[in-house]
Amino acid sequence: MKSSTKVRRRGEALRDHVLDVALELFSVQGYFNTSIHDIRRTADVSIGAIYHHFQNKEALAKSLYDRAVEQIDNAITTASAGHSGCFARARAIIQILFDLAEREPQMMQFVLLAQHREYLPDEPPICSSQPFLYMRRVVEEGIAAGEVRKIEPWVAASAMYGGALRMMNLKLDHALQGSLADYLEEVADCGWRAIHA
Amino acid sequence: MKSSTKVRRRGEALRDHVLDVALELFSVQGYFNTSIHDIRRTADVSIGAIYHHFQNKEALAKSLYDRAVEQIDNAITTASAGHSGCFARARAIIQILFDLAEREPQMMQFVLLAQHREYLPDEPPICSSQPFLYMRRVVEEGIAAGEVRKIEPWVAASAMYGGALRMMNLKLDHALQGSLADYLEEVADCGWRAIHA
DNA sequence: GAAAAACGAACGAACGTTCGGTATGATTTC
DNA sequence: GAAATCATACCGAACGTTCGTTCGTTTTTC
Repeated sequence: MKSSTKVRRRGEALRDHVLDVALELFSVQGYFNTSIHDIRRTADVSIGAIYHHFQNKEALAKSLYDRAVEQIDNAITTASAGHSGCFARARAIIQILFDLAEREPQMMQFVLLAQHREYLPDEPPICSSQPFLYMRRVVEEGIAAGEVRKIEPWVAASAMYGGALRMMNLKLDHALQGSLADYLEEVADCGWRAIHA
Repeated sequence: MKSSTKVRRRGEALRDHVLDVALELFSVQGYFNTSIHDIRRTADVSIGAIYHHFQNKEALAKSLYDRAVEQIDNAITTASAGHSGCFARARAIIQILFDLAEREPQMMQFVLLAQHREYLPDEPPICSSQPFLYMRRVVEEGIAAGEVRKIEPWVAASAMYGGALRMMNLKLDHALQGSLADYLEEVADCGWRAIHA
């Protein structure tokens, strides 16, 4: 009987626990299909504790979103820092994204697949968030360095990463069997063939 | 005073009008942010009329979804029918998709960006619907014909169309200025470079 | 013993849906 | 061809439920 051991969480630990539970529920059944009372029950905390840490439901989702975007951003910049050249850096980014999609599918589903505008009306679209800006900059620097053909930067970035993002969508939608890691080389290669000089 | 002319819709015309209004509202503010009462008010019909034509809110969304997927499917098969060879057919598909994204942004937003699983729980993911199956088959036939390199079909399809789908996302999220049509050649070319033999 | 954190019953608003009724137009009856 | 009949389409007040949130109280911490 594992549930008999009562974990008494307080302060920051309770707050983090609520965020974890919320991510779990949001990613499985969606924001609007998840009530505060659902979160309260699953997290085994009180309504009051939730509202002590978050102003309202939307603010809770915003905290979750910020935490996830920051995690992706850190992973991407760290991964690409150890490489030079457009291809090596882009490949490292795709690798870390594939890795995150398998290790933290709920977080990636929440960030990549959810339509945040429906419940975070003031949030800009995900494609203009830090991680995506950084990814595009890698390609733009490749163009400037002459490694990448002179094409419209938006087109180049979409071509370089579009296949990889699509594969992640397929994986997160369970349309794709097997591990994303198995496809990494082919996917990165395809992206590079599309844009290299 | 345009609203003084009362349009009296009945039967099929009323049903279609409700679907049009629902698409408008769903695509702008989302399924869960749109109430039946919102649709009633905007469409200027009665609650009873809506429930006469649709079993419930979910069935309404399902009708809308089916109508949209069928429209895309027709467009794609028609467009590619006039061409032979993997590249020409894939390019024609991308062209018609870009065209639809500009002519019917609400419909494309509803189909491509919305998370249907949240309100159509029994619906398979969009990536396994007819249009996407057809798109992948075009690439698979390209592999069989030796036009396309021998790579994993999922990877090949993602590489061929991933950039285009990404550009459509950017456009529908208003991150991209200008017309999609302007990018057609570069996008199709990038996709083809990624996979051609 | 004061401040911060957690608690949970209770509230009002909004939602999807129901259902008894009315309007409409085609079909049948005389 | 007028009246009666009938099925279908439409109407909208009302209902029960669920939701996000509030707030007075209790517990914990230092």
